[in-house]
Amino acid sequence: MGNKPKVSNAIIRRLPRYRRYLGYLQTKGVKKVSSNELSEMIGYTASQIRQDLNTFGEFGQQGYGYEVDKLYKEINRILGLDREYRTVVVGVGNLGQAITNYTYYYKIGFNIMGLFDVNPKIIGNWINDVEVMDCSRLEEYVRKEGIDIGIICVNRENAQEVADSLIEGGVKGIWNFAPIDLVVPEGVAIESVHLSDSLHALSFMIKNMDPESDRNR
Amino acid sequence: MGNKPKVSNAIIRRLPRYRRYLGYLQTKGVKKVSSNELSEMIGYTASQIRQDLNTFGEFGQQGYGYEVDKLYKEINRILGLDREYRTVVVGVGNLGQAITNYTYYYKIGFNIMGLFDVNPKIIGNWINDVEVMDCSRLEEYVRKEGIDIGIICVNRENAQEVADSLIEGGVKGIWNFAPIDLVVPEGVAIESVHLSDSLHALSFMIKNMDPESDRNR
DNA sequence: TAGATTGTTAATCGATTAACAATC
DNA sequence: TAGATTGTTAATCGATTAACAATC
Repeated sequence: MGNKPKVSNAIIRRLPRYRRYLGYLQTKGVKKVSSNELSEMIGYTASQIRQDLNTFGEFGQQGYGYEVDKLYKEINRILGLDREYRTVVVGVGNLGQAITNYTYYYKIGFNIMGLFDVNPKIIGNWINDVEVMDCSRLEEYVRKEGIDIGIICVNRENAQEVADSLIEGGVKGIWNFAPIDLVVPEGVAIESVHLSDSLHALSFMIKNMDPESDRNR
Repeated sequence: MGNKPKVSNAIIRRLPRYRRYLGYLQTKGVKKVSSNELSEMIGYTASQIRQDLNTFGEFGQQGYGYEVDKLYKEINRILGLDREYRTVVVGVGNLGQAITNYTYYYKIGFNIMGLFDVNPKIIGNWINDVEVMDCSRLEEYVRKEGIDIGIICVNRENAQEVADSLIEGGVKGIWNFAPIDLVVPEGVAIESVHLSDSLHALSFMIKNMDPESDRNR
């Protein structure tokens, strides 16, 4: 029961981008937008944009286009941003703190309930009204507090262990910043931000930049 | 002259991953690996791995496999990691500092030469032996110091302006953390890390997780 | 109504996988 | 030599684009 449409990864990656541009249009006070106008802004073909949106429903009006406010709301709903999430950050080093502040600053439903670390020097500290707790309490805390998402900012060596605790505690998803591909059971969503991979891809692109386009200088 | 093979983005994204696993094998002292063994570890098909590698050359030996050390070196070379890069970080807030420390810690050829900000309170500060300078000096500094890569950690509103200065100064690539799609001329490589997009994709995945796999509990 | 633009099907393109000959 | 595994071509699959009928 429940036929899975199974949305492709390519589409999943484009959805937040649609959201970003629609949010921008909204702040500009734009009321209506066509797939062609979106195409010009975002860079995807109008055809692809219509295909993507129609994966989830009929949000437009023939001969008119899409209402910006409505489409923005729909995409938020599709992305699951019409609710709040309870999160914890594990590993409160530079990156962990940056992510904590970042999430705090751009807060749109991802609430950091707890911070965890193994370093006794920072356990007990408070960051943005949240206390840093001992990692040994992680699983219990996640379970008791009904945490939805664990954010992993520990080093590679400890990342899988932390993930296991989070999963045991019952998180539904993990946002991973450790440079390792975590193993998670079915039913747990995993999204990794591999910063060094990203930097290495940039390095590749620099090296393989078309030298032709470089000519005028 | 110079027929462009034009490596697909899909391959570019896999290369750093190959590197990561080969590095891991190397630390384990493994000398030899086959495409099948790699497949099991990384999760790509053996066929794809061989295809990918053969885009750049013949690195293996029939009937034997690949020498780990050699392949690791080759991939480093392909990625352009056989040289050093001079970088600057613009925007020394939480994220900028985290990236600075991160890059400093995992230093493998990406040297941060200068830090820039507009906030008078932190201009003049030193982080990891690098001084925070005024953004007004950015373009001049980039040109004089021959900076290769600019790392943008400012907010969305100022990101394009910073990018323009970096490009005017002559950077070859930009690593962008601002939540905006920067416009850059041909010949300048751009790699963006859209943290909120990543988080939103995670949210989507959590929402659309196969409920079947959830059944046993 | 005529013009515009969506929703959707069909065609194309590119990326992945399978197969196997080459060869170590 | 026989067995193994690459390099590479051919087949398949999936994603993107084009086209157009539906309809506002």
